[in-house]
Amino acid sequence: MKKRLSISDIAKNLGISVTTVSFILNDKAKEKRISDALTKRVLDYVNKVGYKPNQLAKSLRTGKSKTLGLLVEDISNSFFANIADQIEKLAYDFGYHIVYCSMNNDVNRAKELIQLFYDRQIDGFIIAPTEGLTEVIQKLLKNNVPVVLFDRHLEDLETNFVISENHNGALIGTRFLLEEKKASRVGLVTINSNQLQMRGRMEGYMEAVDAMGKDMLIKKIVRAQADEDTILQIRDFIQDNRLDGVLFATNYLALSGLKAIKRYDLGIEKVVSFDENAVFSLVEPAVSAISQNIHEIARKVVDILINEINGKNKELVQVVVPCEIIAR
Amino acid sequence: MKKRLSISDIAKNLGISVTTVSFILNDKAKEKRISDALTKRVLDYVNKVGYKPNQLAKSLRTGKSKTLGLLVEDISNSFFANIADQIEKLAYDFGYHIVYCSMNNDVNRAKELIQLFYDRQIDGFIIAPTEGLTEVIQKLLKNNVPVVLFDRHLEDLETNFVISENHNGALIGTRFLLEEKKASRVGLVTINSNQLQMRGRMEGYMEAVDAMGKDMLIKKIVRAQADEDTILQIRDFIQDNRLDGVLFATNYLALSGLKAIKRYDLGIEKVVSFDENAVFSLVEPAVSAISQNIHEIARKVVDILINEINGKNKELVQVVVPCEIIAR
DNA sequence: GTGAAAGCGCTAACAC
DNA sequence: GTGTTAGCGCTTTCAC
Repeated sequence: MKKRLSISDIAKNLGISVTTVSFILNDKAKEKRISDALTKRVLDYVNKVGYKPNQLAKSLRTGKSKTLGLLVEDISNSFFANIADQIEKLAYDFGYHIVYCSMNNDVNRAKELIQLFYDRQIDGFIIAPTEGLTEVIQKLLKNNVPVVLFDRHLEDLETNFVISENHNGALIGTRFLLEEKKASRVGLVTINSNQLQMRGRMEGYMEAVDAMGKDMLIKKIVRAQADEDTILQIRDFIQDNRLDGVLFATNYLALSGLKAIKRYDLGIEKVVSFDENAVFSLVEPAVSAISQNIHEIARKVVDILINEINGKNKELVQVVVPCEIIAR
Repeated sequence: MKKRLSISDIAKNLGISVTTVSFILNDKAKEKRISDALTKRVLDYVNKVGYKPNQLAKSLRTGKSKTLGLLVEDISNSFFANIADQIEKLAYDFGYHIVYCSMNNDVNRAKELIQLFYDRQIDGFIIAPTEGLTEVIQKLLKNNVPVVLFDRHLEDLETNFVISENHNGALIGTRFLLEEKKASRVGLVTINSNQLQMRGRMEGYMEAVDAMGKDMLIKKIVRAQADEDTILQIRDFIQDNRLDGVLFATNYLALSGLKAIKRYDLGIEKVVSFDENAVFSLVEPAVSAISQNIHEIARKVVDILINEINGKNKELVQVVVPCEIIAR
């Protein structure tokens, strides 16, 4: 690779000192009362030769990288993809860049990634945490690294977080099935995870079912298993319990469920899922969605993190954002 | 943030020099004939206090970051999400990390990102290039930065690339509609982009249609417009031309098309799309897919890039990977 | 076998 | 107003 120009090359070529160049490049020309003429000369030259400061050296020196790390479980999940997109745009307005990482359900990878980012002097973390990350995140917090969790939080961790009103969302969704759709046997398909957002959704479901004096019918799917197994389990769940309505706790569960419904002709028509997905209006039966307010979540996440970095958060900020039902 | 331990802290605490610590940490203990006892003592201590080298300083010094940049248009597109996942896993086996960025159709952002990555001493780039990136990529090449393009390539750029057999894929897909499905009026919905992979797909379609002596019916959709507009245009295209079969050049076009078909009850049953998507088996009509060999593409991309970094590519490597049809 | 010291490119306190 | 220089944490040459 052709040797890149450094600030001292610039200084030498211009016959001035690196300090002056540095000040000018960092918009401190006025403050340091460097002459307009010189400022212009430097800027023009820098522009002409296309000099770009080495960010690595800059970060090493300043301890700031103007970069935030975003860790999600699966970036191809439409919920995470959308939120990542929003977060990136918002952070950009504050002069921050985002590097993402998809953890793909692998705790060890996730830990390594957090460590990697930390080693690279990332200024702050945005994490949709999985179980098993408690320890690493705890370590970050102990080192005063700015962190904000979203989508869920971890029970024994005192952190900033932004989550959706899961309980209430599930409550509304279930009621929608029972009252609007007049379903009488409504099941919940969720995952066998203790993640708080899943607990909230389950409790919301339970409350709604309970209030109507109906049976609670719950299936917990093993998270890591093959899609085919999931499909079969959902089929059995629906058939064995003669469900006429079903609430899926996540959009990927709904997708597996739809495959089951279609493939085995289960004839179920009343379906609600957490998280909107482009497919839900396309399929038969159409799926109503409990949609999380992605824009609001992203906005809060970025605000909180930037404030944290700037030391403006006096105490923990924990935000719960309402959901909305999209009836189909 | 609590001050992190540096290598000199370690050396000081152990009463030895930084050199020795550095050698041991970089697996040069044997080579430099450092005693086993000392090696063990250092390793144990480092482990105990949880010291991690500052990667920034390391990269600054060595000029290598063991990190690759992956730039795609839209990481929420299932094709890119899947390929990103594979690439990440493969690169990891070579000791490389991946940082992604989604360019979201914004050339300026993309340029900035490339520059940012470059400034951060990224060891190589994997890019699914959009038009307008020619210049920046040219600049990378001029600076001998290892680059490999995938999914498409840019005409006047002499680079490594890995692409699918677009022409042949479209040919097979179109033939499938004409011969297997006995469609007689088959249209192509593509985007108004000059990207080479789109040209290849169009030509494949044309060849197949031509061979059967059928009419060529092509609609180019403006890439940036609202989904609703796309839906309306596809509806009109299908209706105005009384199509009984349609080939979509990308999976997101197919998704819009499916919305049109469903919403306006177009009654079209013979549909093929480039790129597999989880939805295609769920919807009515089921969509057959011209599936790209994602695993092979990822493997080639990583191999080529690593070889390039290690100076093992004597000349440009340009690979074309066959597609496969998933009939439904 | 181990250590001293230069230097990667940058910022900023201090000097003049 | 501008320059000198220390130092961020690391690797590696050279010296002993």
